[in-house]
Amino acid sequence: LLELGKTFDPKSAEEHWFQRWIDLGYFKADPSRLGPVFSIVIPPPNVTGQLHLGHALNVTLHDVIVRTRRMQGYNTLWQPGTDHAGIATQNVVERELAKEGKSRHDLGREAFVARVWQWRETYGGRILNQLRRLGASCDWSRERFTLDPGLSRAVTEIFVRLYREGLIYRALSLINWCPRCETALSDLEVDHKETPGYLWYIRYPLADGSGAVTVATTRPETMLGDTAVAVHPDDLRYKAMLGKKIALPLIEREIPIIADPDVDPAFGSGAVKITPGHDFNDFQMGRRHNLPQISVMDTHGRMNDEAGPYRGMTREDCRTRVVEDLTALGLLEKMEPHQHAVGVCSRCETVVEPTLSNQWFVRVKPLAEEALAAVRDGRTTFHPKRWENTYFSWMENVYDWCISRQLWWGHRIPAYWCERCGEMMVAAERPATCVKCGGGDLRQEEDVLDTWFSSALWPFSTLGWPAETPELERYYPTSLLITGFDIIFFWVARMMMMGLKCTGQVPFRDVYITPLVRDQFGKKMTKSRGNVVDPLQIMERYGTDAVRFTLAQLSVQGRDLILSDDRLAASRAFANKVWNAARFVLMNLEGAPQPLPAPAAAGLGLAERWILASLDGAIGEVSAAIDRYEFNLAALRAYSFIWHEFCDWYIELAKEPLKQDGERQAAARWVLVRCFDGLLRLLHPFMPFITEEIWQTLRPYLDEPGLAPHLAIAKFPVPQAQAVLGPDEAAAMERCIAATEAINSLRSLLGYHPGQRVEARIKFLGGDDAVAEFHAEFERWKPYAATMAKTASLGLAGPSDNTTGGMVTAVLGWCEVGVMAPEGFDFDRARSALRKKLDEVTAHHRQHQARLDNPDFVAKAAPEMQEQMQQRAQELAGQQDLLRKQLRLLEAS
RNA sequence: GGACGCAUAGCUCAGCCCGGUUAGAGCGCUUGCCUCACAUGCAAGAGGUCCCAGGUUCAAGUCCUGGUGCGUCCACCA
Repeated sequence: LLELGKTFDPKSAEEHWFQRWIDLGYFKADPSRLGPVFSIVIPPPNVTGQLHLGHALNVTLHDVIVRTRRMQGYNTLWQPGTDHAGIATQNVVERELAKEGKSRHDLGREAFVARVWQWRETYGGRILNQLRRLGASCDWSRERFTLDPGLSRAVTEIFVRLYREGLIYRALSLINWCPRCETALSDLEVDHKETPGYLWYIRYPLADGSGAVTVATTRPETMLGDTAVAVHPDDLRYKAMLGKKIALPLIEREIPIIADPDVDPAFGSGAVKITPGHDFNDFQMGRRHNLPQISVMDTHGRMNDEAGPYRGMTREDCRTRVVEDLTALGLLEKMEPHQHAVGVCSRCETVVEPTLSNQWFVRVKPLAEEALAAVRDGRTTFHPKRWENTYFSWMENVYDWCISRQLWWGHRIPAYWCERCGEMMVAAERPATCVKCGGGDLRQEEDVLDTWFSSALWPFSTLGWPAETPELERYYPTSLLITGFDIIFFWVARMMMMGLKCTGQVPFRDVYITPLVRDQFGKKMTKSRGNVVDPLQIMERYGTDAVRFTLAQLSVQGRDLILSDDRLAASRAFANKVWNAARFVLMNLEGAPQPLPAPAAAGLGLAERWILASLDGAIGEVSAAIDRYEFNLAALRAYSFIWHEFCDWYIELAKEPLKQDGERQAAARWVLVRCFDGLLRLLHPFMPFITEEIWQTLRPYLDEPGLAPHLAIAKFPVPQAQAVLGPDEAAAMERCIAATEAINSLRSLLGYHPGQRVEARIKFLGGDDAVAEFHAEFERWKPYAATMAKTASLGLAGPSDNTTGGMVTAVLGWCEVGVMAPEGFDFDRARSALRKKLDEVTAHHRQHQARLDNPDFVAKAAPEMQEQMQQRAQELAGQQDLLRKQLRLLEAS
């Protein structure tokens, strides 16, 4: 006989069961298996990643749905893996090298990349191990990495395809440049930070000496790259100057004054300096007017030869010097404090420099159209739905995506140049010779691709695309994507575009956007705030099951998630409750046959049928909630069934029959096991470890054809088709519970010790015709109420009996409940309780009556509603009368 | 500058889509209990102008409009 210890030991259970599940191959996906499919890909964490609460939440929700679907018999695939995370990983290894006093340039490209691979071999699995500790039931045999040969082939393939279709191109353009990372960035990798600065007003003299124009700028140092000054065409102040030249101070160059309607005459001086080489607006305007583009900085953000005397200075130093020099020349008119948003590198916070550079781009618009349509027509649906607006607004306004990065760690762009004739070739395989001149000396593009380029292919590249694998055939499109809103643009949108482009199908049918995890003060968890909670630590403290349950329980759609110790402790207490209920059940199975024979339906008492019906209700509601991705409701419903229905009521009611021998005992045992089995299966997706541990001890008693050896692959429960509990019986149990609660409330009011037995009486208030029926019903639940309310005697009062002889009473809608007062009881307490109740009832009665007296209500409200109100008002009036009567009696005594 | 979200008990949140029982839960608090599964527990109790102002309706925590407060995202106006 298996036994359960006094307390649950999460740690050993977690290690033990996870290993068993893996060893037995339960999480392995088999594309050849028939049946409905559920597939999902993990958002690949960065190889450099450390488990944080966002991951923990994400993985928990994945696992809840994956385990549910697996148990429901779906052919289930949860695809795991990691992302090579270009900049992040390269930075980590570069920092490591820096400690040795070296840079990546000391090693050279090949050796550096080898070093990063080495780092990845050593540390890259860490994050996945952490996910495993959470119980993630991925098919770990299918782990993928975005730089794996297979996935790299997919990257090359799609790159070449898009290039040939003209959707990828190479061009000299203004891009976001991080001078610290020394690479181009996409728009998305630039954060905008509100920064206090100045607006400098600089006087630009006209070349013919006939005056000057004052321009306002936040970046005086870029004047060295100015190629025009622009004013609004209708601005009378400047009309006469149009076409004239300006002698650009500090750097001897003449630039034109041009007119452009984009200039806002009301801002600054109404004249704006145009620097196409260092400003996105100016770049656009420069193109319209065919202005030259001058780059005045190098890749480190230092001034270059074009900056003349300022060559070699940093951007910041140059700004200071330029302002000083202008002041000295008397050309600085004034400076005003000015708040503006400065673009910074999302990786290192360095101020981004818009820079002219040769880069590779994806033409996004044509791809976006299909991706927009797919969500509009419902091929893919977001949950909650409102995130679709976010998706739409971004998709509708996309610019071309800069995909080249000047890094070493990543997918090297498959473009080759002929060293002899300069011809460029884009091809999946390195060409042997130049297609144009036949030269054999080819040089591959140095740049690598944006990490998100390969991430965009994840849902199908992991399944073997472009090969037509059984996996791709079976599991694509995937069923669901679970991720945070912060990467809707980075990842979700791009997967949609690439998925549709490459496969003609959406990559996933549903997208569930998780809430954002915050600390107990409601603040976003960030490293800089220092409020990051380490999930591994709380898993140590509360147990993984409790952490998972808490996260699921707090996953409300469309809201942030605030994790608090209180909630975690409550979940741990819940795990403990389940554990102890299991101990109770097992303890009472001693000597029972294995498996337990099912009792005859007639052998089941009211309580047995009631709890079985409740279980079915809970099963239905939990399943439905999971189907709707309402994880919080699913968790809460399971919780309330287990604690408040099964433990609070059925376990207590089972104690008596369990003490008997024979049929009643056998029936109670069977019901206990059946319910427990059902609730463990229901709870397993949320709390896999404790449920498996308990289920193993229960398993020998189960009688099910083809019973699974482990809960992880057991069948998810479904409600029984035939109702086991009639509506009259359900109502009977409701009355039993209500009467019990009323008696307990009176016990407490009367100051009885919890263990003390009391005299109690119930007086039915229904009509005379219903009395006999009620008496029959009462006989059925009387023992339950007697047990739960610890009565010495529980009787019925006749219609004319006065319940109040020495008793204190409470009034329910359908009955009066009386409990004998102990000797020397101070009736003042009872009187004030009665008065309070009377006040409440009176207030409500008045509300109802007012409504009934309203002629509009009578004229317009639905007849059923009126009848309902009528009834309720009558009931309340009746209660009022009784309460008044009792109050009088009490006052008399 | 646009857009979105949230506001219900001391705290953290359900309920609102689809208007109608005396608005719920967990934690915390108060009172009494180590009652033979569980003190990580049991029983009882206190605690709520459902942010404000209008509107729609016979009826509003629930629907609409405006406001306030908090939070978030997007944005190449110097």
